[in-house]
Amino acid sequence: MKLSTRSRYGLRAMLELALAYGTKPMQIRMIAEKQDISNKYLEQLIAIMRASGLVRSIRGPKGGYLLSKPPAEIKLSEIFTTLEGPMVAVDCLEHPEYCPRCADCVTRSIWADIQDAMMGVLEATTLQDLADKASSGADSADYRI
Amino acid sequence: MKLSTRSRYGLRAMLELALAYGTKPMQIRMIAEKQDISNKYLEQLIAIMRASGLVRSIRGPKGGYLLSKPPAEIKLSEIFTTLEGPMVAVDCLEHPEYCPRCADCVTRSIWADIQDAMMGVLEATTLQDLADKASSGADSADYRI
DNA sequence: ATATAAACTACCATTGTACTAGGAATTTAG
DNA sequence: CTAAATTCCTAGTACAATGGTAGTTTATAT
Repeated sequence: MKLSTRSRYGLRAMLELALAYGTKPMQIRMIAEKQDISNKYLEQLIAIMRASGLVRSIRGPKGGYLLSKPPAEIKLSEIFTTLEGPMVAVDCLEHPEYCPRCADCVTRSIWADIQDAMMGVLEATTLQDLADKASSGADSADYRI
Repeated sequence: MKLSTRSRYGLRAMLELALAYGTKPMQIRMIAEKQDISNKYLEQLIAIMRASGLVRSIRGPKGGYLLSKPPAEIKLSEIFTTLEGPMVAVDCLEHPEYCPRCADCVTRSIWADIQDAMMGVLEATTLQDLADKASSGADSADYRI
């Protein structure tokens, strides 16, 4: 099981915006360069996050993107579910009617446990937490994967 | 993010074998019928688990499949990683050399946390645990998803 | 022998991933 | 007013994974 580039690139881009928060808008090109991500591809990922309201944009020269709220108010779970889709391991977690025996299905409860475990981590961490860690260690906002 | 049918079908098949453990071999057709899974597709999934040593097979009439060890000794993590591949959220968790800044990469540590959270659940549960739960509740080894 | 069942091999349609390409719309600076 | 910078939008594309189907071969209990 692998995370797609969507969440990986997306989180890195958001962290970049978090580090620039309160200064000036940051352009796609700048983010893509710093993070070594395809310009055009990142454009699409950010569009998804703009649609969900996580970031806002300013057009024209000197434009770019900004977090739409302070990093401390953005939980990683928001970013993750925006990019990766609703984090449901199996459909019957959301739609119990799909399966006549959901109530006492033992495999279902395992998938639910897994999902809760993952979301627990993502709910407990904000962009601010990441930004703090990143700026404490050298210039470590700089990674490849 | 979704689990593939591989782990879902696979776990259900293994649970079926766990419930039959100690009696007689169970045929693919029987499992597929009980669980409403495509016969031929399940054949492939079980082949993977046979290759990994989780089940053994007996050919010919009255043949079928058996768990190769008692259900209490089979952790869900074994089944999961067999079917879903090594559960690494991102490559640099396994290959730190991919990224020059792994040591202080803050996003990497998040993926590591998520992975640990998931594996925690899967490591803590055995097929026996599931079988116990399943046989306590009516005939609830019977689900669709 | 024969029927049963696994084992193996090959194919296929659909979807998702990770991009690339090109241009249109908007805004700022000069 | 114009030119440049930037976002916004739509489309296409190569590749791999997913979720199967189909047919043949091999082993074995009776």
